[in-house]
Amino acid sequence: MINITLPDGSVRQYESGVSAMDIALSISEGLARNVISAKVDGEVWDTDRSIEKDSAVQLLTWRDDEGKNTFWHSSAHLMAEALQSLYPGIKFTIGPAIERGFYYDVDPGEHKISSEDFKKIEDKMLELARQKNTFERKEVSKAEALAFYKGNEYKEELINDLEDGTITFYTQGDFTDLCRGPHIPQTGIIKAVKLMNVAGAYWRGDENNAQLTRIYGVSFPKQKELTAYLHLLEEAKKRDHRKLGAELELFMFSEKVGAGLPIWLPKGTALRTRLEDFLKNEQIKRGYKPVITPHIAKKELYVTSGHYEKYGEDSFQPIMTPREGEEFLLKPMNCPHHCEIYGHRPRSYKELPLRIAEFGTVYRYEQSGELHGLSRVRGFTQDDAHLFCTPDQLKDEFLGVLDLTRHVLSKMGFEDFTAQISLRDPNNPDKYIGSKENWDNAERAIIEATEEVGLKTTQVEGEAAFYGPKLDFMVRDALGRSWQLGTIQVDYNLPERFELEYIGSDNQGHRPVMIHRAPFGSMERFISVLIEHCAGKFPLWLAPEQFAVLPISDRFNDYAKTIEETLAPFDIRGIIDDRSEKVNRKIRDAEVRKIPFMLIVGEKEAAEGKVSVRKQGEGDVGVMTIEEFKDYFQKQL
RNA sequence: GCUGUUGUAGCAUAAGGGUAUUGCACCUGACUUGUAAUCAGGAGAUUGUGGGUUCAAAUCCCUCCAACAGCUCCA
Repeated sequence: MINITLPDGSVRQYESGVSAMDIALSISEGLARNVISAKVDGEVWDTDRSIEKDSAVQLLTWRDDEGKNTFWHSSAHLMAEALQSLYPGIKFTIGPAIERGFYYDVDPGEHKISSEDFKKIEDKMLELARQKNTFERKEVSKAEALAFYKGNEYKEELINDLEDGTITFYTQGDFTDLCRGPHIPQTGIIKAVKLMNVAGAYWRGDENNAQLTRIYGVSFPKQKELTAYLHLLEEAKKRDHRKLGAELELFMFSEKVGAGLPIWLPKGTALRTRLEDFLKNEQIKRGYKPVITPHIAKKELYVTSGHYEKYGEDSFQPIMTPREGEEFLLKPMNCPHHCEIYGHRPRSYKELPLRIAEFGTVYRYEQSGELHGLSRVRGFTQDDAHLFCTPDQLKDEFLGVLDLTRHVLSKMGFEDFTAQISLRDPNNPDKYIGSKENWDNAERAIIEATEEVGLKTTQVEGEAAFYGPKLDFMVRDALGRSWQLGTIQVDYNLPERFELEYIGSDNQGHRPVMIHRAPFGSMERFISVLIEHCAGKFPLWLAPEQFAVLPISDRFNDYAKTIEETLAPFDIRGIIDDRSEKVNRKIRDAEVRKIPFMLIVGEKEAAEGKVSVRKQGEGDVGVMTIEEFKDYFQKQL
C-alpha cells in the first residue's frame, strides 16, 4: 500500500500502481468524469499512469489552468489526427497548448490550408473525438523514434535533441505523436472545437528556417463554453479601442505624421487631460515635485546613462545641429534628465525621499510589425516619476506607490489587480549591478510592502532587470482580460552612473537608491485599456462630453444655451444639439456617442426652468430643475 | 524587421480589363418635432504611392507606404 496525500491534506491508502483515475473514482463518479490529468509530486501526469510510491496527488479538471493545458494539448493532437487524415503526407512539428487554446505547426507539403478549410477540419476533429479514443503512452528508444519519423526533418531534429530513454510517443486512434504528455483520459471529453486562424510561423521561430503553417484553435468540454467564448471575442471586437477611438473621435493616426505616432483629438485630449490632472493632484498631495524637461538631449546624456550603448542602434537616430554637428537624441526615457535634476546641487539626507515627477513624452523606435493602436506606439507619454531615497526608505516609498496606484486605478473602475514581482536569477548572480545587501534589501522591501497592503502577487525569479528588481501591476478588465499597466522598478545603476550622492547625518557622501514608477505606465496604453474596459462609456468625471441638451424644436435653443451656461461654472461640460431634427434622432445620436446625460427641453421645461433628464443606456429618469440636475449629477461623480 | 492578407469619398461597402455602386455622415430646402434614425434635393473619388503591361487598369505585374493577423523584439 502507498500513501496518497490530497491537496486538502488528507491521506488515503491505495495499492501501489494505482492511477489518478482510480483515485478519482474512489472519491466520486462525478470527479472521475471531470478529471483531465493529475499533478503527481508537482509533475502533471496522465490519469491512467501507475503511481508506485507515496505521493502528493492533485486531480486536475477544466477548472485548473494545468487541466486546461492538458485539455488543449490533447486537442492539438486531435487536430493533428484530423489533419493527417485530410492531408496525407503533411508533416507535423510541434503542437503546444497556449494561454487560450492550442496550435500546431505543420509543413503541409503541397497542400494549402486556409481558413476556408476550418469547417472541414473541425468536423473531422469532432468525428474523431466521438470515437472516445484513449491516449496510449509508449516509451521508445531514440532509434525507434527516428525510424518512425524518417523523412520528417523537424521531428528528427527534435528527437536528436532528446536523451535516449526519455522519449515517449502517444497514440490516439490512428495518430501517433512524439510527445512528453500528459493527455486527457479519452478524446470524447472534447465536445466543442473552433479553429481560430492560420498564420505563418518559422521552424523554431527563426526566419532563416522553413516557413510552417500554424493553425490556432480552441476547444471546450461543453458547447456552451465555446459559445460563451465566441461571445467574449465578439464583445472584445466591439470594444476594440482602435475602433472606438475613431468612432468617438478620441485620437487618430496619419500616414503623413507617421506610423505609431498618435494624434489626440479634442475629445481624447479632454479625457487624457482629466486623467493627467487627477494624477498630478494626487501626486502633489503625496509630496511629488513636478518638473518639465526637454524632448531631446545630447547624446552624451545617454552615453552616461548607458542607454546609448544598449539601445542606440535600435532607436531613432541622432538629430544634428547644422553648424556644430552636435548630436541630440529624442528622449527614450525621462530618468537621465531626472538624474541631472537630482545632481545639479549637493543633496542632504534631509531632502530625501525626493520625488521628481513628469508626464514625460518619450520616443522609441518600435518595430513596425509591433505597432498596435494606442497600446504600442513610437511616441508616448509616461506618467513618470523617480524617487530618490536612502536604502532604509525603500519600503515606505514602495508602500506609498502601491497605495497611490491602487487609489488611482480603483477611481477608474479597476478593482481587480495583481502584481508580478521580478527577482534575481539565483543561478546567475553576476548578471546584476549593485551589492548583494542592496538587492536583498530591495527584494525584501517589495515583498513585504505587497504583503502589508494585501496585494495578490506572483514572484518570478530571473525576470528582474540587471539594475534592480521590479513590480508590474496587472489589472483585470471588465471582460476578464489581464493587462500589464503600471510598474515600479528599483534602480541601482543610474545613481552609480550619474554619481549621485547625498550627504548623510555622518557627513559622508552616500549613494541614493532610485525608484522608477508609473501607475498608468503610459497615458496611451492606459487609455487603450480604459476604453476597452468601459466600452467607451467612461466614468462620468472623465467623459469628454457629460451631457447633451436636446431642444425639442429650435424655439428652445436659447433656453438650451442658458442650461449650458448655468452648468459650466460647476465644471459640468456638455454640448447643445440644435440641429433641426426630431428628438428621437437627437436621442439616438447622443446614445451612440455615449454621452452620459441627455437633457431634453421643450415648452414645459422652458416655462418652468426645468430639464427632462435621460441617462445614457438607461432611459428617462424624470424632470427636474437645473439646480436639482446639478446636485443629481454631482452625486454621481 | 520577417511572412501572409488587405488598402475604393469622413466611415462602411459594390464593381475582378471598358474612368466607379449603395448606405451613413456632410451641404441646401421643406418640416418645428416629446425619449434610439422625418422627407426631398445636392455635392463629395485623378480607386494608398510611384512605376510597368495593355488600344484600355480599381481590376494584371513590380516598388514604396500604411493597416490587419502571426513570428521575432521591447529601456
